[in-house]
Amino acid sequence: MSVTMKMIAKEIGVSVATISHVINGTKKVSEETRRLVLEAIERNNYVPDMTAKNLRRKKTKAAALVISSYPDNYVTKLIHGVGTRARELGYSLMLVNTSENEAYEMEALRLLRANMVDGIILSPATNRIDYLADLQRHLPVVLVNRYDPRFEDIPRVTADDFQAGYDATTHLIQHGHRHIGVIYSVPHVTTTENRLRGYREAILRYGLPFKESWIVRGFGTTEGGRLAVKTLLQQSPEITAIFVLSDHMIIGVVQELRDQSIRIPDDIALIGFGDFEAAAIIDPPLTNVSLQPDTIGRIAFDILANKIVNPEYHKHVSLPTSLIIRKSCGC
Amino acid sequence: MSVTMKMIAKEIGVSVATISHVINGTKKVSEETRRLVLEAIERNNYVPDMTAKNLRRKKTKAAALVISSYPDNYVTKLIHGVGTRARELGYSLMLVNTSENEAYEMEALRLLRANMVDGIILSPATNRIDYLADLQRHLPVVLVNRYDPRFEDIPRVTADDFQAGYDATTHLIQHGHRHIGVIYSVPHVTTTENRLRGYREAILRYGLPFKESWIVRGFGTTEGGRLAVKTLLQQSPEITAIFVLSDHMIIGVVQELRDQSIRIPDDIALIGFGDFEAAAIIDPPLTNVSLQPDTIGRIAFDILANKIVNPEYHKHVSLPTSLIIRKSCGC
DNA sequence: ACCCCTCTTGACGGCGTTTACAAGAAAAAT
DNA sequence: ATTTTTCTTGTAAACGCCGTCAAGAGGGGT
Repeated sequence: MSVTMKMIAKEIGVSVATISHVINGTKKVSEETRRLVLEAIERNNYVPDMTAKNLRRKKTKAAALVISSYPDNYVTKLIHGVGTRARELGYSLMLVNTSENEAYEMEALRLLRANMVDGIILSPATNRIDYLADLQRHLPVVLVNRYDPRFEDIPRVTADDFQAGYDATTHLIQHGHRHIGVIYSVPHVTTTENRLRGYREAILRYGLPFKESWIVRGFGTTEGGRLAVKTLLQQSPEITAIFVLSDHMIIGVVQELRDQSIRIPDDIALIGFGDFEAAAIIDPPLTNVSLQPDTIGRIAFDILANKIVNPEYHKHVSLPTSLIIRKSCGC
Repeated sequence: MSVTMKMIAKEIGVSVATISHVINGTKKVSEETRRLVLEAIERNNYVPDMTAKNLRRKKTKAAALVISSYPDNYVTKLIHGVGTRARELGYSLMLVNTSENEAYEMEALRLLRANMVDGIILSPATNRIDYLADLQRHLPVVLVNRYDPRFEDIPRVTADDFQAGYDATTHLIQHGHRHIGVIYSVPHVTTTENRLRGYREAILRYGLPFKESWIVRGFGTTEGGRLAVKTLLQQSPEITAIFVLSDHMIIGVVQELRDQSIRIPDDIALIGFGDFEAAAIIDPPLTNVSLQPDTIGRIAFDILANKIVNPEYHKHVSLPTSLIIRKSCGC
């Protein structure tokens, strides 16, 4: 079928070793044989078999990006950042989406452990990532966004979720809101938890009241956003502002408020989370927390690449977030 | 480092062949040795080396998705569709983004040819995909969206771009528009060309005038959208409706029109292209053509999977599009 | 003793990479 | 001029790990 090194070797009467050396520049080869080899390669359209190469080298020059959440704007840009940096550094990228499903995640990681890739960038489905300790012994891992606080020695790149939650809440408080609701989607992950911590901290700092029922969980889709805000307003009509932690949900939230003729921001102020070009032209333009997912992706891959070369390499990066103030928060 | 089959074999005193048979179920193994083997595998946390397996089997159970465009909503959903179906069928997915860069694309495909994957789903950077004929002889290829009309024997899955362009334009015409502009971003690809053909066909059908200057190319970003619409309105102020072929651009178009205090749809009607949840809550809600990228992805992978098993397999799929009428087109 | 099953095995193959070594030429030393 | 040393260039063979196949071993039945 496909042409192999051996065939090239036979054709021009040199050994396979020589060909390998020409290709990889691992040894000096005379200009003449070199030319001979290159011509034969060109003529036969020869491409060295990656699989064989990988087997021998024990390297694949590939990395995996394992993502759990449904691809919203955030994830898309993360993928783009990782992918771009991977290509720049000569790596291929394997993409695994586990749909917030732990079983899939385990399966995927098990597969990846089998020398399929040189390293993994992981955004886990849950906080309790016990298997990480083991996995990490076999393969460099870098976490993005979500992590397990018990494993401090696994590199990670995150947005400063605590600060983001704190800033957004503070902003609302400073504009007179006293009863601020939160809608989130994925429980038991550090992203959500840290943002909520920031939210609570801000409330505490300003000595404001707080009720558990102001925090509502919903399914992370447009429809989930609708339902969540409906629930929230029913059980806590005192709410005057809502902080929505998910990209997709905020669309549903806006739709539902509009359907109920609740004005934004006059009746309910809104702050969203995530990166989202369209936010600027929504009615009203959406105030939201920007997270730089592209940059997170790039940095994560850089760290991974370093760790592949030097397993001792270790680094935590927490990127600043910024509150992009538009109209939906009423200021 | 990592534990191999040989080590397991030695540990429990069976041959590697037996272990292989247990793992792959290729031959009957007595219940007792079977248990013995499985226990040893479990105990040692053994995972068969994929690379070696791939080399031997001449299969990788992986496919590549090579995309050229910047990840907008459309691409994101396409990736999701392909990825989901891939996992369902037991394949890993390699993602390559070539950023509309032909050189990257060539390089990536060359790499992929080296037995890295069993097949490729490709959305090429350009129409002129001469190398495809050759590539296809080595590896199953399925095209999505974009294709080369000269190669009818390469399977492809596309949206019915012609019909989409025709429908959108017709809709505008039926609502009284006589001077309809188009903003597109990527030239020389069938998607753009077919949509434009549909646009022209509709104009022709209704016996309307047509000027080349109504069709404007812009860079496929938000900023590109701004510039394009500015140019378009300057050189052709008679325009009363615009049909925007790119996801990202339409955001810029809306922004620019708003900045210039041009009302949508009263002064300029707008129809967008692509899938885009936020469209519903933009001011005004955006009428747009929906393309089902998720479905395109799934089908493309199905076809690829079939073609991997049976290289003769061949199929073209053209999916219907639908015009989702909201407010921006003025009806 | 022979045949027939069932289970297990040893050895080979797949395709590059790498290492240790050989052969020949050139340079240096005698 | 001859021997020794040093390079240069090229090679054969081992290696990585698993899958497969033909053949062997062991057990039971007749």
